[in-house]
Amino acid sequence: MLAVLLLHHWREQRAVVSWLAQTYRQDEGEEQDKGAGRGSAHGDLDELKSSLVHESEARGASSGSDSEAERAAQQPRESFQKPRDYVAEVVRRQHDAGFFKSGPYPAYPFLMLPELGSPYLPNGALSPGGARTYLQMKWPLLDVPAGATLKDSRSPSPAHLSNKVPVVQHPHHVHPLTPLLTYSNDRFSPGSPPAHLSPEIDPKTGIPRPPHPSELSPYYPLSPGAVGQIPHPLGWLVPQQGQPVYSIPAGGFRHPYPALAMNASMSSLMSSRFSPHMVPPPAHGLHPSGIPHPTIVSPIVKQEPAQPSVSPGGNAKSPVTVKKEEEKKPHIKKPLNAFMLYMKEMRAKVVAECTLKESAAINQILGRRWHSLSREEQAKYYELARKERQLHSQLYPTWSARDNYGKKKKRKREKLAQQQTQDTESSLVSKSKKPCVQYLPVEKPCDSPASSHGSMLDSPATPSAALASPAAPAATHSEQAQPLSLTTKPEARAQLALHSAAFLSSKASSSSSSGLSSPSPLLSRPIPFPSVPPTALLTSPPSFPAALPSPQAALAVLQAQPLSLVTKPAD
DNA sequence: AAACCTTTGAAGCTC
DNA sequence: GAGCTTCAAAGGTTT
Repeated sequence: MLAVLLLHHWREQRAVVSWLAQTYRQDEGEEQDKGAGRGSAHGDLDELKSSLVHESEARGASSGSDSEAERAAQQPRESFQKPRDYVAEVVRRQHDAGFFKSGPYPAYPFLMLPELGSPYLPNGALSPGGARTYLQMKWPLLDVPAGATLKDSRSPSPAHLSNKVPVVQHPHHVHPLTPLLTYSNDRFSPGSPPAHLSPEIDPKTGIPRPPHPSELSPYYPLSPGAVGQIPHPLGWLVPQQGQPVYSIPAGGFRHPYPALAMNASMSSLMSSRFSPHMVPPPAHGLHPSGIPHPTIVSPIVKQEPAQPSVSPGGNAKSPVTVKKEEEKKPHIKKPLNAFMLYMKEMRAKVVAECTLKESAAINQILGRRWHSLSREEQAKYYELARKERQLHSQLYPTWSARDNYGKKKKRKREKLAQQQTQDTESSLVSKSKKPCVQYLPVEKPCDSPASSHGSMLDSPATPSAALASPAAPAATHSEQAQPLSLTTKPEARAQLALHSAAFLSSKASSSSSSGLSSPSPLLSRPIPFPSVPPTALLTSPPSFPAALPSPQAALAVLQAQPLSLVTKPAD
């Protein structure tokens, strides 16, 4: 009985082997003249064939042996020193076998197009300098000198540094066409990409094909229902979560602003990004790109297509009507300032470095790191912010920050009003509105200012040179007028500064031997950039605070100037 | 569910 | 013009 079963099984396997061999011969016959390149696959097939025969023949002797498939799976594993090598090889083989018709990142179909200058290396890693290449790519209309953006290789590229983020997925390090590509939350979807998103392989034939310009529009995997969040044009600053700077609800797509005078590059960007609300949507619907400006956030009230657009010079309307119309106006957010841009870029990195997740704490760290940045690094963000404002103003000429003023309901107002009344009654010491929550323990490891991107603290030689640089003039008038930048929350600042002073003190003592100590957060006092008109940034180097002679002197200054008393005396 | 917290900077508002 | 307030992002926390 057993022999009969074995014989039957053997015959079945022979049939399988025969079929495989036939298939193989056919395949071989078809592609015989195609030359090499399939050795691996053929070898695998040979191996399988022989192993099947071998197994069937030997089955009688070793019925309990592992399956050949398992052994075959184990064999290569042993030949790789690292599991990831094995995985990579498996992926490669699968790719060679045609299992993967496209790259793993469906929304980056162009990553495989070398002629487009992708900053990514063939293995998916970001090429050196890629992080900075973004600038010239991301601001085609803003005449960012490429050289200026390519210089700084020190700045981190947070997302790909984060262990949470796949290397090639950083929106920061985007392809020049990223504005046309990444307006989707699905861009990091690990799932199979839509066939039309694969520029390499024809979904029908499986034959590699060149990208076609006509296929550009669908690069945004923006199905109407899938488009909820649109990444900011500075998407590279959105390191890991793929979160947009400005959220855009579905249905928020409008046509670009036609009245805006713009050059070609502006037009191209506009077509993909911007959609001012002041202009009624055209009858034909969306621009081919269908991409609105990220700063537009439709109000909660749904957009009604049939609703007539707001006529600026319309008839007098009742306050209720005006209010309704105002509510229906898409919410155009403020352009991000330099620090906000910096935060967006660095947040993920800080989060990765620390266990902290509270934004308040993260922001404290980022605030310190911001001050520890070198002038050049800050200048980069100021410039970005300036361009962002410029672009914003061009796109929304009628928009004003006033439009968003008072839109946010805040309990804080009541609190503040209440506290102010209390403040008038209480002394300065008891003036503290609330116990300053020190989210950030002073000695926390991640508390130290920027560490990996050339921060002043970590590069002792840099700060002195930077501060003593001729390009660093003495403190400006505005700086002198606002020496400690204590504007709104003196207590918190004071506490933070005092912690910084302690930090500085320890730093100074520890580095006194070298005589060249790093500036601490204490030195991160108001950098007079804000006082420099945006236009001035174009022509004149940024003005930075004058260097303090030494940390000790800085500490002395700090001690001599009780922070909360300097610019914000008690009412 | 919405505001708060926390940061810096830009802009609006008030006096 | 000085000084104050609001908002921009973020996400856990608080109300």
